[in-house]
Amino acid sequence: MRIVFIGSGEIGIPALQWLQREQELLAVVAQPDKPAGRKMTLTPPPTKAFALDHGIPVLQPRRMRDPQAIAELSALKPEVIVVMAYGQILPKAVLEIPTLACLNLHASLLPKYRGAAPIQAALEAGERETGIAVMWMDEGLDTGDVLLMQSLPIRRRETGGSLHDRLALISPAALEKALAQLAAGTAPRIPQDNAAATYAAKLSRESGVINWLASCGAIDRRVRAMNPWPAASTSIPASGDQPARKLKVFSVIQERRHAEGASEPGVVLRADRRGLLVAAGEGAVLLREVQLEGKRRMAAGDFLLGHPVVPGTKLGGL
RNA sequence: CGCGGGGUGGAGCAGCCUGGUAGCUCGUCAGGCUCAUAACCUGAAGGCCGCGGGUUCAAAUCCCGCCCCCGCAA
Repeated sequence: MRIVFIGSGEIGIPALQWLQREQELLAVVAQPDKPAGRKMTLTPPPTKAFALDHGIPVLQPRRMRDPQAIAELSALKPEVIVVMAYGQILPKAVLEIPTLACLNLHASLLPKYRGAAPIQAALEAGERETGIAVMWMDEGLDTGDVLLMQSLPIRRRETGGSLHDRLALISPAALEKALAQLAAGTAPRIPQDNAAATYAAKLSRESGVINWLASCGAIDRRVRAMNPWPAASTSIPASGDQPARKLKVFSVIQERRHAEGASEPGVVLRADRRGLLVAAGEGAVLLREVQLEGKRRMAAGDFLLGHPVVPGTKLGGL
């Protein structure tokens, strides 16, 4: 089929790769290059880099509403437009371009977790499974009718990164199935139950700040959801000539046994080679892998060798 | 010119400002102690102090250039 892929994020790469191999891929539409990295150099989105490597035409309109962008897209006469992690709302004029369908791949089991950060939201909520939804796009934010969904169990020690990667990998299969049904004329339109819908707002640094009043389970879920980005964080209070510093937390182990109220939440109960044991609102968590600002990521035991933290220190609250 | 921190035995750090014997915590190895241990004691090995140049009687330390890692920002 004649297909245009619209997407910017890394998560779309496997699906894009599959399209490039198995379909008539006409063009890739991606967000404009943006300054990124420490040098703030202009960096192309991953999908654009892929397209350039494979000689696929790339379109990078500033705004998808731009009449010229719409005209260029129309000229390609796609049968299907596939959208995944683009980062812009598509206007009605674009949705109407393809002759067969404008499909969106979304990384959640809709109607749950519509929006920008569905993977992390599902993890933090403690869901046991999530998946990829293929839907018929409409003008709303992830509100279109569902064509099919492919679920994926969430593993015990899953992180945002690992789940992101696994969802990316099952995307081609979901897309293949959807396109086959579309070609056969058997693709269903299953309306979403709007009453059951939830939204997953875009992540920011604050999303990762650890609330020590939460239970050890909730803290563990947040830490895993935010790993590797934006990463859960707390802070080491100032001591001596050292100012307070931010500490990213990449993995913790729940310690349910610690009696409630035994210590104020956020207080370090023990610090040894096993890591930092910190009191939570309920239970405690053992910080296993951390990163001090300016330093590299390391095992908490290693961190303590060079940055001793005395028990009783209260974390958080810069 | 976006802002900032850092590169020192295997790991994590101090020392640099105010040049002059390479330090701390841990690991490793050998021995000891203990019913036993991630415990304790004794001893040992292991470092072109990121790379290149400069200043100096003398550079981890001061000056210039480069490479790499990280935080902020995206």
